[in-house]
Amino acid sequence: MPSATVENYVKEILALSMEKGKAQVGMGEIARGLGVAPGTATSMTKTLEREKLVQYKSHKGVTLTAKGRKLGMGMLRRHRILETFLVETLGLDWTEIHGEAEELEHALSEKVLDRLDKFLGRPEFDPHGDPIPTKDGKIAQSNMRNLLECRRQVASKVTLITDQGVEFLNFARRKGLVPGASVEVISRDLVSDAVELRIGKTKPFTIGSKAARKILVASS
Amino acid sequence: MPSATVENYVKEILALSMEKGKAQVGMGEIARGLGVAPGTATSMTKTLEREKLVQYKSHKGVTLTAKGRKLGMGMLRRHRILETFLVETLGLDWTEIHGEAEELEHALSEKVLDRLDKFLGRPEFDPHGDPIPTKDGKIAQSNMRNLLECRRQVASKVTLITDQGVEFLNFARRKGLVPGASVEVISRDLVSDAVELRIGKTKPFTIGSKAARKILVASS
DNA sequence: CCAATGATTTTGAATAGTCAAAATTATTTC
DNA sequence: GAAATAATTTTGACTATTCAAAATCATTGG
Repeated sequence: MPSATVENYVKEILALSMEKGKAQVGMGEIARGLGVAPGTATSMTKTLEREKLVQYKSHKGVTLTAKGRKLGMGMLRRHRILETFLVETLGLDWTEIHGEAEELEHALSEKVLDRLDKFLGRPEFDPHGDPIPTKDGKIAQSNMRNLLECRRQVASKVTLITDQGVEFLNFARRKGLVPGASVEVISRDLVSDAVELRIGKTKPFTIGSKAARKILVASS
Repeated sequence: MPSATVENYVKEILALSMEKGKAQVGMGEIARGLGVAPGTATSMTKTLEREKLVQYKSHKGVTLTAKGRKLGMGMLRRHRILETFLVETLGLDWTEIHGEAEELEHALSEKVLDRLDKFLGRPEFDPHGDPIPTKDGKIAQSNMRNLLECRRQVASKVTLITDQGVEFLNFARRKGLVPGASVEVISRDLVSDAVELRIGKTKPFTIGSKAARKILVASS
């Protein structure tokens, strides 16, 4: 069994490589991402290599092996299923679930994970709208971004509303945020928690980040 | 935050002291219970003392402080709520849940624990029939034992059937295992998984350990 | 092409938890 | 009450993970 630390390193490397679209990840990024000193990342990386989870090129960076990618995807799956459970079943707010899932994901057996998945009805997306990897480590490579992550000043097409509640769906329809609609993010301000939008050529309006996160748009 | 290791030691000390009915617990018992060398128990005990979780008398043993007892009860609560969840909600078998709960209990925040408790309808007993401590660390000091734990060759009164399913309750009624009945465990054989019983002065019969565990009797 | 800057690696040390085996202390038994 | 036995404590060592700071390597602007 890999230790929780090993799992976290692999998860971070996977996340960074997906984020960048490049397989190779540098020590600095890992260290920053995990909140650890650079030297620690280097030495831990060597441990990962010994366990054949990554391939390491000194002064270049690390790349996950097939085994590493599998472990990483497994962690992502655990994490997202847990987040879904925390929100859907226990009614926690999506702002507070990340840290909780972070702890629990290392303590969850394969069996309990599968039962949880079944109990939740084999969800495809977590509460943030991120796709949940399948058991064999494949991720539905949806090129969707939510309105907090997508490019600004460029029109995109609404593709998915992740909050299926009546209330939110009604709100979205009133605003014209329906699948197929053309939407452009004009500006985002994290302090005031506001996202300014325009549907097609209509008058701009503002919604909160909580709502913006639930609207996914296509982004090539 | 106490480490998972600290939590396990405190839990073990609490379990042993309750089991024996004596507050003070020896190093050997702890070491055996936790599957660790005796010297390890001694040194860890000193760590617990530094954190004011136990009071340690060299060559005598340890006693939990109020703080230690509170932590221990908290762990017992976590453990039993988790077991209840694993059985009631995810449908795992009670034979496989102990180890699972053992892992998860260290990763569960106070908040998630409370939500889980609420979701389960604030249960008072776990699937084994053990009482779940309240949030302030009080345990319903029921002097109940199940038929696997109670003294043999002595008549006791049936007080609780922990499996509330129709099927099991019908089975129990047919056998005369109803609250108030006088029952005596004649013999127990773990290999054949059999428990031989007699109700009052009637003819003895045999039931399996799974069933025996669901029947609680008063035991002073 | 070479000095400055930034990233990475090495080194030496710390902490938590563990073990085996030797030393010590308690408890029984006669 | 002394010898035998059992339990406990001490000692020295090991692993995993971490840090700070020094040393080294890589890149890039002039």
